[in-house]
Amino acid sequence: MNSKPSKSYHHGNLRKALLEAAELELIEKGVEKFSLRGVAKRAGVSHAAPAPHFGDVTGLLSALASVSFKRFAQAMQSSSDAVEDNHPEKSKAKLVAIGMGYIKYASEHSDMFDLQFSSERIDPSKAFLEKLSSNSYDVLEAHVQAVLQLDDRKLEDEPDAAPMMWATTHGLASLFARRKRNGGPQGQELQDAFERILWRTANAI
Amino acid sequence: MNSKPSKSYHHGNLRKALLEAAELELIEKGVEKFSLRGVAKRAGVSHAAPAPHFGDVTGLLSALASVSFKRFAQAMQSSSDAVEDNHPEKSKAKLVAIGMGYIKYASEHSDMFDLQFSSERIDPSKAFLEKLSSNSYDVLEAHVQAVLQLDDRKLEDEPDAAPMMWATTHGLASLFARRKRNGGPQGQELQDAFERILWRTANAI
DNA sequence: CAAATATCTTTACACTGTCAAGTTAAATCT
DNA sequence: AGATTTAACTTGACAGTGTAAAGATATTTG
Repeated sequence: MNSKPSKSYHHGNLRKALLEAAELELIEKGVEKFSLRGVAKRAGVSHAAPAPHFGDVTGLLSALASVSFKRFAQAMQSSSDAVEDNHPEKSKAKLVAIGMGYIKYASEHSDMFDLQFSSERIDPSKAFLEKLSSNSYDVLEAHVQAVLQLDDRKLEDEPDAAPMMWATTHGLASLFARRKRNGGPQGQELQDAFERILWRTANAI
Repeated sequence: MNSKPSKSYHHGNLRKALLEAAELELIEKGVEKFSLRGVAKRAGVSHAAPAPHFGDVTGLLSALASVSFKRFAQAMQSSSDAVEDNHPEKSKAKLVAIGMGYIKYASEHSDMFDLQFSSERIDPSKAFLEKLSSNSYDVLEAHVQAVLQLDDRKLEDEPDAAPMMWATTHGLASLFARRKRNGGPQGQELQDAFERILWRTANAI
């Protein structure tokens, strides 16, 4: 009757609880001061309880990074979907929206974003992370392809287009995330500037 | 007579020795597993010896990051200087060279690069780091200015130009540094692609 | 209902950064 | 120059970390 694959147990569903506790720990302490024992304490279990579920701290953080990757791809996708169908430059607008979703996620969830892209405490070579990472890239690449098709070009003809768009977007996102971490300015003007830059880049591919 | 501000002492010049040991430690262990006691051991001193010179581990790593920032700006500058004076598109070629120097540094010294830009173990709000960081940016901005002047434009007229160039460059550099960390491909073709992308971006500002 | 298995706790260990109190050498001051 | 202050370094201690091993407990399996 209980159709969901419940790991029911002493605790009920510790794996999920640990992931939620880990996210809180990450937000409050940052990647560097993130502590496995702190997570266990938040979840109300002993410090060695996470081991059966995640192995070591890298395993837990990698699992958390995969949660983040899914939300990240989702954020890009829904940002793209929010572009109206009758937009005069629909394809490019969608590509820019992808970029803005990318940047918005980096700024609103800078800790999760940093965990994904620049933490040594995860293992990016884990298969599920490589898969999710390339999935995220594919979202952007698909939109680049749509833009190229406006001029009857293909991805194979323009192998630099998607990396260029990605690099600019990622650079802006890193810049924004760092700004936020260091308490720098992050107002609407900055967002507008980023959008203009993305437009320029979309027009240059 | 001894004109240099020698901190001569028991050890001779422990501050310098610690910085060199710290760089080795960083390269071998990575930012995350970098250990203050490991550095002290390398330098042949007790584990608390670094304290008088650097305070805590953040102080030592911040000092190391400032060493890296200086080399980084130097690498960009000399990469720009290597462009011949009679180059047909000298200004743009220099700007691209700046970017390639940026990327080359990130790829050849990925640990130091990551330390500068994405480690929580340094304190980027330290005055000397903010200074060096903005100095590095100024090198790039100055070259953007030179490119804009080709069309009688000014930095104030094009406030997005320098951030755009920086974002693309930084995005490519992060991508490259990560590739290297994860053992991905990093051949000449990739370098060529990056250079083409930088040219496109330089032409789009 | 017994046996096996997976989850969780407890205990232990090596390691970390940092603080406080000594020790030693260099610099400063009459 | 000799005493005193100051700075560099050592030693010892402490709380905290991750992880491995062994024991307890409940769930699943046979």
